[in-house]
Amino acid sequence: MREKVTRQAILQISEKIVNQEGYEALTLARVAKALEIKTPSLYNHISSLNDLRKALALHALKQLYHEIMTAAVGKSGEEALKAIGFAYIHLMKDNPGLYSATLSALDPQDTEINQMSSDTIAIILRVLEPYHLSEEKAIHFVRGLRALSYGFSTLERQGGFNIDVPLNESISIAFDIFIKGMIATLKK
Amino acid sequence: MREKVTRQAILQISEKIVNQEGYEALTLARVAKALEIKTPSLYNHISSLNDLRKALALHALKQLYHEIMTAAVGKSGEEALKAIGFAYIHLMKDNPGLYSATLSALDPQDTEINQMSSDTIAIILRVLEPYHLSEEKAIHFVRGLRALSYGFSTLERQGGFNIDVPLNESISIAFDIFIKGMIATLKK
DNA sequence: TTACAAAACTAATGATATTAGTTATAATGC
DNA sequence: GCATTATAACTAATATCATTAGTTTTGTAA
Repeated sequence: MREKVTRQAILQISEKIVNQEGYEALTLARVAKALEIKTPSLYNHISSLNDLRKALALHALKQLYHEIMTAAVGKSGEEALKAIGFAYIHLMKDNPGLYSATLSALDPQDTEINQMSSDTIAIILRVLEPYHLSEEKAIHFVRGLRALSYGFSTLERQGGFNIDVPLNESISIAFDIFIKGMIATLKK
Repeated sequence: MREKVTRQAILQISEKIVNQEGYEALTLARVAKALEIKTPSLYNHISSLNDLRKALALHALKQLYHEIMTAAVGKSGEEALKAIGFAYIHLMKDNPGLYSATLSALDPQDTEINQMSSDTIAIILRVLEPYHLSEEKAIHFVRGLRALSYGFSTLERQGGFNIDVPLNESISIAFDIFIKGMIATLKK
């Protein structure tokens, strides 16, 4: 007896497939098989494979938003910023398929995806508020944090580094230095 | 009259295709058409599409090595490190297809690719030598620089940011802060 | 219970990668 | 120059995809 097939169910099984079998394994044939239906039946719920990919990317960004929000709640300042960075990196590490999905969100015009990105960045901006940065300074700050988060996620995925020096330590050091450094440039 | 078909020629046309038409456009059919031969003839030079992808990734890493080497020559210390970061980011910006190729180099076991990565990292290590860092410190330093380079490349590709605040400015600030910060932790 | 909408299905088409087997081309040895 | 051989092209075939069209089934609402 199979589950009811809905757009949500398709997204759920897609997430499982990309995380367990890699992003390239996401085919309509694979999804249909998992749902025990024939491939064309999927078109009752999605409009194309690209549509599914975009939906999956959006799904990933929503999870990201939630994780980051959760990580930042109850914290402030440097602690909050670092926690946000770690939340991003760890989510991407634990869900490699979602990582790929967000990266291959090719269409930079998609409204929903842009909205979700903006919402997530807004969390960081709220944490930065007490510092009363100029808009320009805030932009540089946010970009640096994003670059570190993206970059360490990529690094984590590539792997192949000395296990004796844990990556988390490198992440911690890099965020500390960047955050403290950025804040220091304000006090002068 | 068509060019002589060699593995090199295939790589060259592949590079052109991914940079101009996107990484997903790299198909054997597309390459064959560009070389004015039939698809199966490609198998005289490559063993599979995956083989081609891997070769392209290696090709990209070689260019990267060369660019980084060129950027660092004649410079030292902070200046050299920053130049290396910019060289990476700009190469990836100007060759988006190569960027994708290096990212989708899935196989972390590939000897040649690992060798090339190591060689490139060795350049950074050589620049760091005069600082007489502990091995651990040096590892954290290199990882941070790599994360910033990867991260800003991703950011650059995603685009969608305020053009009034140039990304290069953000990159410059982030590298300055990280590099100076790392060096400062040694003097204490 | 009938009418309609939603969601499944089959069948077909067109890309694509890949393999097997064949022919043409180029290089090499005499 | 010619025969041999290796290289690289080709055609033909198969399997896997996404996608569309048209049909049937299923479920819901009137």
